Amino acid sequence: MRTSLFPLNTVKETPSEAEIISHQLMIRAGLIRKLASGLYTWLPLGLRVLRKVERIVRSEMEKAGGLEVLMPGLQPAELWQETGRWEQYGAELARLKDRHDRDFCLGPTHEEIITDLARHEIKSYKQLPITYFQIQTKFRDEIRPRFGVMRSREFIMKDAYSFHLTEESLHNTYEIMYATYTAIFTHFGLKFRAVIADSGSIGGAVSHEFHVLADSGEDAIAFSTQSSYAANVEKAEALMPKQSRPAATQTMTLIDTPNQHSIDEVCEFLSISATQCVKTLIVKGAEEGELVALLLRGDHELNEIKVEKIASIAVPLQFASDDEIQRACGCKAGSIGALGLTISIIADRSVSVMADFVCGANQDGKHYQGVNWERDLPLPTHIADLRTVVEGDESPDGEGTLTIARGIEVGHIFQLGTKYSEAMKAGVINEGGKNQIMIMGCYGIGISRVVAAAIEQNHDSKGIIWSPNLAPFQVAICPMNMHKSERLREATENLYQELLNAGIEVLFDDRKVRAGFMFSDMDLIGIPHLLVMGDKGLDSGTVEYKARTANESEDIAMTDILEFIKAKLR
RNA sequence: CGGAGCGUGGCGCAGCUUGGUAGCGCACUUGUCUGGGGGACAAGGGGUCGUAGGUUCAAAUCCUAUCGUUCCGACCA
Repeated sequence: MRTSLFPLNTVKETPSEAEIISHQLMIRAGLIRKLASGLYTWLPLGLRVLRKVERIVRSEMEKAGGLEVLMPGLQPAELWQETGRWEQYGAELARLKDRHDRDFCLGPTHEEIITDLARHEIKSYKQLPITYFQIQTKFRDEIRPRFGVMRSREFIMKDAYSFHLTEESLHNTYEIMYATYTAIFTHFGLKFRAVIADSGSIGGAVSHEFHVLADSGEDAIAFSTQSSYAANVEKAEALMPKQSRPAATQTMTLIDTPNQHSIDEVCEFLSISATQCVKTLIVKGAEEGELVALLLRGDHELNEIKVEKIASIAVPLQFASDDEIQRACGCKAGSIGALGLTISIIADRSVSVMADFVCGANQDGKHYQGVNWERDLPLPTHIADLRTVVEGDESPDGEGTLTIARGIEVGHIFQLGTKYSEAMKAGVINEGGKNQIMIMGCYGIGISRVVAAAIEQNHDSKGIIWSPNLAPFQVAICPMNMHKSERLREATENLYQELLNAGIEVLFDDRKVRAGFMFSDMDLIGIPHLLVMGDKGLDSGTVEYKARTANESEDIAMTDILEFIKAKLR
């Protein structure tokens, strides 16, 4: 392709609306343009990348035995009413009426549609298992679309659905999909992690999320340094510390801590570390009017998801008001402590092994120092995992310690069970001649989000750095002042044709622009390999080669250039 | 849904407080020079100032409404 026929639409200025790097670069590099909030047009360059993502996904899904279908984006309300999601889904489901006043929605996902298809098309257990997939536009009326195509209202997704007679069959396909996803993300050339999405409530639905690792990712992921364990930070279990509680060495003393409320302030004031403090949070209990005290180590963070799973705590989690704290503890929020509380107490596991700690005294402006369990107050009977894991915690599977990285969720695989097939009566005739409800799995990949995530993970100050399999073009040819040298034009045209004939995706910059302008454009749009042609090179029979990620270029003999590039692309 | 900000050539913005000739940078067109990391100079084209009302001799500027958009929060996972 020639730039004279393929406008690059790059821009120098960073658009003010783009908050994250990938969004900025996608606009600057001319991949997308915004039409309205959460709606984007893919320009030719961006579409090439999008298609590459699709191609890899499609090819691997087919290898895994998936059958491609294409379902409508516009969906009748009746199917959604059958599963109850017409009511449940909320405003995110874009609803509309047709000219006959019938209800429809723009599909945010296709469980209902595929289940309807399956109940009509699959009659016998002999046709199972079967996996359908499609690559198609989804619509979710996000309250607040942001970050460009990262969270847009309209986006492209690969969604797949499998149907089974038995749980074993579902597990088998789930394993195949896990392997397929691993292959897909490996082909993308991205650093990724499969993350346990539901922390193994036994017998419950198994689910994995696939995250592309990037510092700017929205989700924090905890993964083991030694095993394949990986989980969303909020869901990773914080184990009971292995080391037992040290013996008490200090006597308990009441000390004045005027106007020291937060853990940071108290630590600063007393010159101690936050790990020596116990913070006490008062939340509402499940019973009306009841309060519960939660004890955490000063440097740890309360994990709302975990706390809400405790039966005696109100859902959703609510903190006590200042008045309620005053009544229950006799002090303001900054001075609460475990000593002498009459309300029930739940201690985090790590709190239970603390000794000589500092906590509030339930008197304004006072704390206790040198507090010890069982000597100064009884160890709470209710000890639970209340906190979010931190870097260095033991891995929940017992192997290694946890490292924390940030990730962007780009895929999920999920064992659905019979939620939809039951509601929609999607059954087959089994071996015994009886009707049996099918078991389902579903598997999604955010195609458009992958493009943004790839940029988020791989870029530098000059622009995008595409991995080889996602790059819109493999090679860029930039001739220097071609308009002034007929022999250079000839040589460049010849090289261009040679590369094209070899099946290489090459972008020939035949614009009459200055060298720096070309280089900046090619760096911005992230072409992996750059060939620079000039009269000087012609004299010495060489072409300059520079990788996108390299700082220096090298001269390659003109006669070797095709083989050289082919080797680079292998 | 609550709060806040912003709508001025294609893009990014100034002008608005204190009403009186529509401005800048980038991009675009033409020419000359330049020619290896987003060049210089010159000339040029392009704007009913989001929309609708109102106040005024006069509104981009003040007032009201409305639409769009962005950010924060809530909601949703």
